[in-house]
Formats: sequence, C-alpha cells, structure tokens
Amino acid sequence: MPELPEVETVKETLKKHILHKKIKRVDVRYPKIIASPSVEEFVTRLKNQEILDMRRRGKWLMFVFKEDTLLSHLRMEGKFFLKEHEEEINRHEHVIFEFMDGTELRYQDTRKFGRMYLLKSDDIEKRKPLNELGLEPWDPTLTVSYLKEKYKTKRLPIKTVLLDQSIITGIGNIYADEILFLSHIHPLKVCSKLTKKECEQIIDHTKSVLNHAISLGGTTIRSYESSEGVHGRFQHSLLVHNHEGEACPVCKKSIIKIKVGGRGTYYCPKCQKK
DNA sequence: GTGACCACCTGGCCGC
DNA sequence: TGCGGCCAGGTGGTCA
Repeated sequence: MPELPEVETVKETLKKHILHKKIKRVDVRYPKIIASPSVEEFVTRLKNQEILDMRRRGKWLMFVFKEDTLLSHLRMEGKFFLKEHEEEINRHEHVIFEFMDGTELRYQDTRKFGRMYLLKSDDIEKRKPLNELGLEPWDPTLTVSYLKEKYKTKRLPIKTVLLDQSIITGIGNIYADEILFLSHIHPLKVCSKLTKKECEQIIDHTKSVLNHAISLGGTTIRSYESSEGVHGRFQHSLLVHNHEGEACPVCKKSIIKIKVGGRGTYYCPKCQKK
C-alpha cells in the first residue's frame, strides 16, 4: 500500500524515464479513476502536453505540464508501468498515456481505488485536494507546538490521528505503527494526553522512519511495487508491523495485533505503555 | 466541530 | 475442487 516513501520512489523512478515525453493520446478504460474534470476534458487537455516535471505532495504524485498538473493518488494498489505500445493491455490497466515515441505509461490498479485530478497549475496548493493536506514530515514548521495545538482537542487514539493527512501528510498504516513503536507510545493513547516529549518523539521518528524507508525504496507488502516492478526493501526493516506473535526486537515480548479505528495495528505491550 | 461507520474494490486466504 | 465469507486499507461521504 503506497505511503509517502513508496510515492517518492515512484516519482524518482518515473522522473528518470518520462520527463519531457509528449502525450499523443490518453485512453481511460475505467472512468471512475478520473475524479475531475470529466473524462472527455481530461483526455482533451492532456493531448500534446509535455511532462515538464514530477513532484510529490503527501501521497499525491504530481505530473507537471505547462498549464496543467495531473495529480494521481495510488491509494491501495495503484502502480505505473512504462511499456511499449504493442504490449498487451491487461485487465487491471485503467488509464493509458500514449507518448509520441511509441512508449506508454500505464496506470494499473487492481482494486480501482486510485484517483486522478487534472488541475490548472497556478495556485495548485490552494486547490482541492492539496489544500486539505497538512505539513510534510520535513517541513520546518512541523514543531512540538504545532502538534500540541492540533492534538489538544482530539480525543481519538494517536494511531488514528497519525493517519489524519490534514495534520502530517504522508503517514499510512505501516509507518504509523513503526513511528509509535520507536516513540514508545501505545497506539490507543488518547491524542490530547500526549506530552511535549512524546510529540517530539513522534516528529523525530516520523522523519527517521520515512527517510530510512525512502533510502530503501519503500515497503513491499502484499501487492505493492513501484513502477518498473521494482520492490522496496523496507519491509525487512519493519520492527512491529506485520510481526504479530513474534518477539519484540527490544524486549522480546510477543508483538500484539489489535484494531484501532478499523485498521490492523501492531505494537509491543511492554515497550509501548498507555 | 468531532467521531463513528460505511462504501468503494478485488485478490488472497481460510474453512467447510 | 469449489464455494462462500472474511480481510486487507486510504479516503470521502453521511449521519449522530
């Protein structure tokens, strides 16, 4: 499931291969992927446009053109593959960007959860959906006082709030578990009761976990892989996520799995006390 | 404003 | 072997 490190990996991989390619034609085979504008307008506006840059904001992948920017959210299982025009289209490839040079960028999404927006590039940060995002983990304004302010009215478990993209953007279920483990915070701890020290730990470990994951190309769990079919290696560095019943790497107590806000959550009952 | 719940989707897994 | 049911989870919408 692509989170910030996986999207960053996809962005960097695509950047090497599709920058300055010009779109000849776009084929939308599953219309619901296109959230805005209409499919007809989406296809028309992208024709003859050149990809000038690739960016990322939170979990959103951004294809920058001269006047427009294409936002793509991979959600659970979205992937991009660069293929030749002659290659057979499989049933999970829902949006196909055909380039002038005969290659194609294909958006594959088994579960069809991914969404794309085509927006005017000017003031894009002020437009939906980017205007609803919180701070990037490396934003200098992500401070203890920022978190304390955001958390002070939240009575939800910290695990749930870490997944709230309007506070810190880019954290998903896997990394939330890892961040809380390293911060020695119980996933069910009520957010408004976090101390300054705990907020500081969350900020520090958010950065370190995501940096480490990016350096290893993200995490490959279940069906996620980046473009080119590249598998991330961070799953070998996961300390608690997906390790139910195994020994905690610190105290050797058995890792427990619970549900928090409907999400599978892994933690060590000894290292992470409420 | 806040929080709980559900729908969107399909493939993998498990039990019968 | 085949079938049904459950689970995985990011996000947006609805409702209390």
